[in-house]
Amino acid sequence: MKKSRKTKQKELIQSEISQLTSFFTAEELYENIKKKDETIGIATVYRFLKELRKRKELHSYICERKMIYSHDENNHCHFICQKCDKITHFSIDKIDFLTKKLNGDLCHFQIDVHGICNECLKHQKSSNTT
Amino acid sequence: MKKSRKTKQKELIQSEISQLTSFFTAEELYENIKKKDETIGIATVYRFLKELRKRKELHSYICERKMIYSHDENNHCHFICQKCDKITHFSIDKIDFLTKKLNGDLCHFQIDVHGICNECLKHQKSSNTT
DNA sequence: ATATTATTGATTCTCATTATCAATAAGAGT
DNA sequence: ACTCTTATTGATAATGAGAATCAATAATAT
Repeated sequence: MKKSRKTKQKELIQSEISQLTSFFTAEELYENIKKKDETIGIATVYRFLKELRKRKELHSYICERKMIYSHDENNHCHFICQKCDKITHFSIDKIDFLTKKLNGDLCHFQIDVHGICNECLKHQKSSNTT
Repeated sequence: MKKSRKTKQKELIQSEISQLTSFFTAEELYENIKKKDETIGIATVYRFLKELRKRKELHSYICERKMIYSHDENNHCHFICQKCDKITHFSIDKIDFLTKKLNGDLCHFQIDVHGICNECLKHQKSSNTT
């Protein structure tokens, strides 16, 4: 059991994470961190992110092949637009429809809805008037 | 617009796909195909799979970083065991809880439930009696 | 101040999938 | 049946997100 050491890199990453309020990817976090310290390696970020996950201080899940980190363990719902690839987060409250379907104990779940977002629907309509 | 040509590779892949009734990954399909033709390249399989997707003759979605192929465009629900990584498919019928949440037009959705499957729960219990 | 060892940053590796490319083969025209 | 054109193949390199490796560096206990 090796004891953890305080380093300026870890402190920087920690402070940048606490600044991020909702969801973020490792890449996004890294971009923010590099503005403060150009020399920090991405491996250090991934490493610390993994440590936080192990310590349950940060939660994560996979969406569209990318790991997404969040402060809370809530369930995650996404609307992924097939036109513009924009991902919008939303949450649902009732999960009774789910629990009775399962042959196991639920820990958390994730719903990914694919479709066309209102933004793209608008553009579609306006381009149809030609 | 280049015209498609019939090849024995495509015919083999097509016939193996039609043999698979539910969900499958490219790797699983490739394993089946190699039993019939040892020389076929995996690139050919991926290529044809992509073509079928483009022609909407096969549907696909991403689960746990892997592309999963299916014959129908139905919505896909998975129970992913955090212990044994086994994925079980199930389906839900009512989606009213979803539609009213969306700011866009729904095409299809996917629900991934993470938890401990009954199999692993059983083992957990039996190992607790020591 | 020094020894120990956790941590770093650069780099390599992994895994699933896609892109590249020279060699092959399908199908059209003769 | 025999060319000719070009779609297709299989091998291999490239990709992207993340993990593993490893020598150099820096925290901490002594």
